[in-house]
Amino acid sequence: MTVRVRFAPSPTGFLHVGGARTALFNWLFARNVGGRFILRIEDTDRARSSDEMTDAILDGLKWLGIDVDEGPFFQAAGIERHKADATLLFERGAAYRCFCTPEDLASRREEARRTGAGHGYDGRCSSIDEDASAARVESGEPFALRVRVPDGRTEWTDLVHGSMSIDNATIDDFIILRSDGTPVYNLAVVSDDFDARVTHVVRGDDHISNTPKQIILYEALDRPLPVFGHVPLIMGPDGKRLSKRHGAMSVLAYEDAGFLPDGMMNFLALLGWSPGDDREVMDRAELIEAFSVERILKKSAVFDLEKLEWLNGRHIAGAEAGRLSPMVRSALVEEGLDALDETRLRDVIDLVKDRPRTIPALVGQVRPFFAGTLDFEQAAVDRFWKKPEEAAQVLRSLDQVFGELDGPWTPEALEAAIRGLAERLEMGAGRVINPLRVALMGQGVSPGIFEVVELMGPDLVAQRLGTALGYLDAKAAMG
RNA sequence: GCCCCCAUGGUGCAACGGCUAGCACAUCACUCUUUCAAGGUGGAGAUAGGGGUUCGAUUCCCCUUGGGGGCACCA
Repeated sequence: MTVRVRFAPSPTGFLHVGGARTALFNWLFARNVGGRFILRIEDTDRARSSDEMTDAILDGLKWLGIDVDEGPFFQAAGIERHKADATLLFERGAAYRCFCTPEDLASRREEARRTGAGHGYDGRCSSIDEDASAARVESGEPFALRVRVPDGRTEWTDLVHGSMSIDNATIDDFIILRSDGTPVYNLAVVSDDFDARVTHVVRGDDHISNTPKQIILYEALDRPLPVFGHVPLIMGPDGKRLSKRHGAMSVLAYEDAGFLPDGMMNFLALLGWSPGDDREVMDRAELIEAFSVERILKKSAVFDLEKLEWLNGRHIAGAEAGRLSPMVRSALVEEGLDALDETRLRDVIDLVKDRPRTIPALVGQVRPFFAGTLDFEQAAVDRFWKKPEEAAQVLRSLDQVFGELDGPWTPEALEAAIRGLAERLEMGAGRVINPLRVALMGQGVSPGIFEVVELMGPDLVAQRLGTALGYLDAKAAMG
């Protein structure tokens, strides 16, 4: 039997980190075992659902590269089937009519809260006999349908938690059909999962308490149970629920912040799961290959942005320049740097991609190779151009040395020239190289300087030196 | 209040009931004297507490504590 899993978000919000991780685990599971990944949008709460949010969820999955085999299906489309199942439950005596009004229920709940009693439904309508019940329907009294929770215990073997058990006495008779005839979540889920022939229900820990209710429904409906698995939730750095400040925003916000989908996926996969060895940097093929539900942890994990950044940096460093170039290009185009030569762009990316952890940081390293003018980073200026006169002198000498270079600009030739100059000036190579780096890159970080000079080429280097000298002379004049 | 789940350094993960509790992020040193956001080396840092079971518990059981989730005519 092929594994069929589903991701079933409600379109009342975007795809946040937690949802994305749940989707990812389902997807990795399906891909690992050659199963099917189904997407179902749970839009039965019409008031809170919107098409925009549905699109946002779809976009989020697409960005991450989580492709859907079946769907998206919409829960609201199955409403007639849900009602039929509710009717079936009623006819079998597994559900009964409840004539309590929402207002009554709310005030009784409030009363219970005050007196410290249990919050649950007291089951008062469960004992209304059939004739009386029918008569009240006849008189036009509205009613909801409640499940008659049987005595005993409900138990299941959870894919991640192992054996789980709860006393049914602690479960209230819950509503499956509202008085307006619309189905409620737990019924709709059971009905849909059965209909879609879902074999494994893998969802967040926050659904643990729904599972026994759904199992009760499956059994009352006399339908085979899927396997349930509850994955731990993701917490914020404070150990509390993930807040907007951290990860409760759309995963697409991470795209905007310059993260790679592969980096994000890798990071999410490592939250509550590991391949069992010390591997951490993995591409999607490796994740799929290594994934197993058995290795999902039971404890919740904290979202660590710094680790995400590090991991993303590793993915940038490992990515082919051709995959990075569209992102870098569009960022540069936005700054007005048009018509960049693709081959050259890729050469630059390959040179600089080791260090940056995000796309903006990568762009910051690429920019100096294309920009007409450059801003000099204050921190770099303070550190390496501390004495403007000396820095200017060094740069002038460098300009001259470069001009006198005959033969091609190879890293070796450049190194010899630059180190030679340092020797003649009787200063350490760093005192020449660092001011040069600031002049060329505008910042204190770059790849090896000889490669930078080589790739920039004589024209741009001369131009940069000129700009830097102008800056330094002005700075010197100001004292 | 009731029910359920969880517990290895600050964080993410390892450790058939059996070496000195391992790796990574972060952090601190040092190093590469060409910068660091890259590389390398090293340091500090954890089995929540208490009881059992066992020759032996991070691992199995119980209690306590702590954290999380749930308890709607929301999903």
